[in-house]
Formats: sequence, structure tokens, C-alpha cells
Amino acid sequence: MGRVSQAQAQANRQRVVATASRMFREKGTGVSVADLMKAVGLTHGGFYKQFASKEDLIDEATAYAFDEFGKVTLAESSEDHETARRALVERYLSVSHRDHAGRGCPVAGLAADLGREPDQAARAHDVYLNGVRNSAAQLATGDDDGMAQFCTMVGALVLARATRGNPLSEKLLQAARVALLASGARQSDSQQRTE
Amino acid sequence: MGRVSQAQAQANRQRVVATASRMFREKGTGVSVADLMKAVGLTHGGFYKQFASKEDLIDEATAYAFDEFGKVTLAESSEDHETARRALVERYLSVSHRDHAGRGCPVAGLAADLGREPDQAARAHDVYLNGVRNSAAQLATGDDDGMAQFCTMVGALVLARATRGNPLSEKLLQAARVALLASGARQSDSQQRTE
DNA sequence: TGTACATCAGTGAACGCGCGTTCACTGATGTAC
DNA sequence: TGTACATCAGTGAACGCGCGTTCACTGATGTAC
Repeated sequence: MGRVSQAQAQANRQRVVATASRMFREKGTGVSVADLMKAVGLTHGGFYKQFASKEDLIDEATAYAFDEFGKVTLAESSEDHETARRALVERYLSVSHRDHAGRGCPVAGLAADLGREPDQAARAHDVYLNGVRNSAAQLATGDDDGMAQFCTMVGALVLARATRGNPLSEKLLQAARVALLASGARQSDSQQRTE
Repeated sequence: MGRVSQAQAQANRQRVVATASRMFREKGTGVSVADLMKAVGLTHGGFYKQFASKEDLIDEATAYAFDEFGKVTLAESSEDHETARRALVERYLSVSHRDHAGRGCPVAGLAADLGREPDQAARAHDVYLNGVRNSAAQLATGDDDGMAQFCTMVGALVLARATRGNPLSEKLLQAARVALLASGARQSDSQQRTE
């Protein structure tokens, strides 16, 4: 194919990271370099002109996933907190989010691969840890309850994905949705009946 | 080493399944046949005298894990339901459970490996699915809230394991514990103030 | 603005390695007499 | 109960395969004049 312009090379590199971040969330970091490059439309040999190792890509793709999803999440924070929280819960526990892990929450999507002791990809594990912290902090606005709500959401999403194809999957999403919206209502009822 | 008595062979087979169920929950089903057999004290070659394939072992080990953990869970159901539920929550969200995945809940321990689309180990995936259903049903005694509570517990455990070594890990367990015990208390308060 | 040459992104064959699996072999166990 | 032989659980070397990674090569791009 010969050499490619610097701009093109940079664009290709970006596409590899973005595609990896999507495929890793969907199928796990076990996706091979060859399959990944094929998905981007390149051959596997060129990979090492852009990345020192697969582990380095995992690091970058993990950071990219958190950046990307962070933007989506924060997009609706123009409204008041409780309204934004409810919208987030609805979206997070939607069938669409369950079925599109590639664009979804990296805490849930990468839990399977980065959730264990960091035998490899230690830097990615750190990025993941910070992501969990930030996500939990974002949901909790001061009160500890937000952290438990985050656990409920991640647990429901992970379990709904594990049981996809069975009616139980939708029931899990539904049960978590009801619990999180009721808890919000209860909180609003007891704390601020105004407005 | 020569032949071994039928009783010994049967015992060895049992140990392989039990050890596998522990190692798979701890380190994932990626544990190699060689490492597994070494942990049992045998060599890898003999594996195929007892199992048709590694996938078959994953099936058996998954079923074994659910049986074993099911017994532990049900052990304390002699008391009344709410007391048993509280004890279960405390144990499930304990640091000890976080640190000993090998003897712990298979829903959480095997989520990383069986939680995806069943490209392989389809039977194990089915066993897992039934395990999720039974676990959720056990927590929920009629009411839908049990399912959401189960999501909270699994989510908290998975995230606590992913963040082990960081103070956030204990905070996650604590937050989920508080939320689940408070919710129980609220329920008891409003429904049955007797006794 | 043209020309000559160095650069280097991408190619595709090849590497070493660990994995699941196979197989000829061993020798104590189980069985037939 | 004792002897002769077949069985088969466990051994360890070897296999094929896919993986991450390397490398000689290509030829359009970027640069120097």
C-alpha cells in the first residue's frame, strides 16, 4: 500500500483506539490484534508502528472509553439534579444500553477484564479504578446512597447482559429501575416537597 | 505412577471439579488445564481420562459452584426471613467474601466469563442463567424488590473486587450494606412492627 | 515550480510461546481361573 | 487363597493452532535543493 499521509496515519490511529474501545467493551480485551485491525480495515503488521504493545492499546482504549461515556453521561446535566438522575437511570437500565455495550458504560463493559487483580494491564486497571470512583461520585451528590445506587445499576446491567435472551433479563432491568426511581421519589418526598 | 484404585480415581476426579470451581471463580475460566491439574497434584495428561474437554469441566465446575454456594446460603434459613436476609447481606458484602471469591457466590465469581454471549461453554451459560434466577428468587419472597437487592449485592461485590486495595472498595461494600439494611428496616417498620 | 532522495505507514510472511488435546507407555489394580 | 493376565488412571513428550510480536519489504509522502 505504500506510505500514507501523516494526517491519514493519525486518523487511522484514532480509529484503532476508538474501535478497540468499542470491541473491548463488547467482547472483552481478548479480541485479537488481527481481528481488531481487520475491523478497522488494516492488516495486523502495522499495529506496532502505532502502539508499543497490545497492553498499551488496552490502556489507551480504556481511557478513551471513560472519556467518551463521560461526555454522554454529563450531556444532560443542564437540568436539575433529580431530573437528570432519573433520566440517567432510565437510559442506563434500558434494553438499548444492555444490547450496545460497545458504546455503553465502561465500568460494566470492562468489569470482566479489568475487574480482577492486575496481572497485566496495570495502568488500565488504574484508569478503571478512577472511572469507578468518578462514576460513583457523580451519582452521589454528597449522600452515600448514590454509591449503592451505582452498585444496583452496574449489577443490574451486568446480570441483564448475562441473561440476555431470557425473560429474566428484562425483569432484572425493570426491578432495578423501579427500585431506583422509587428511592428517588421517597427521597424527594421526605426531603424537598417544594416545586 | 501406574494405575490407581477406582475409589482413588473417583476421588481425584472430584478434587479436580472442586478445585476447578474454586479457581474458575477466583481467576476465571482462563486457568489452564496444566495449572489446574498441578494444583490438584496430578499431571495434565490424565485430565482427558476423566473429562471429554475443558468445556465439559467448565460445565461441571459451574454446576458444582452453584450447588456448593447454594448450601452455604440456605444453611441459615431456619430463622425467620428478615433475620436470615440481614445475615445474608452482611456475609455477602463482607470483606471476607470479597477476598475469597473461590468459595463465594458463583454469580459474581463467574460473571466475567459466563456473562457474555455463549460463544463456547453454552451449557455452563445455561447453568449460570438458572443460578441467577434461583438466587434472585431466593432473595425475593414474593416481592419484586428482592431482585433489585440482588443486583445491588452483585454489583457491589464485583465493584469492590475490581477496586480492592483502594479505600473505595470498602466504601462500596459499606454503602450497599447500609442501603440494603435500611431498606429492610423500612420494610419491617411499615409492614410488621410486631415481635 | 520541478526533480532526487530519504522517510516511514502499512503489508504479509515468519517467529516463539502457551494453550487444549492426543498418544504410546507404565505399572498397580481388578478379575478370571 | 494364590497365580496369570487384562484393564486403565496417570505420565510426559508431542501435536496443531492462535496469539502477540518481529522484520524485510513496498511505494506514496515529505523534504531538500
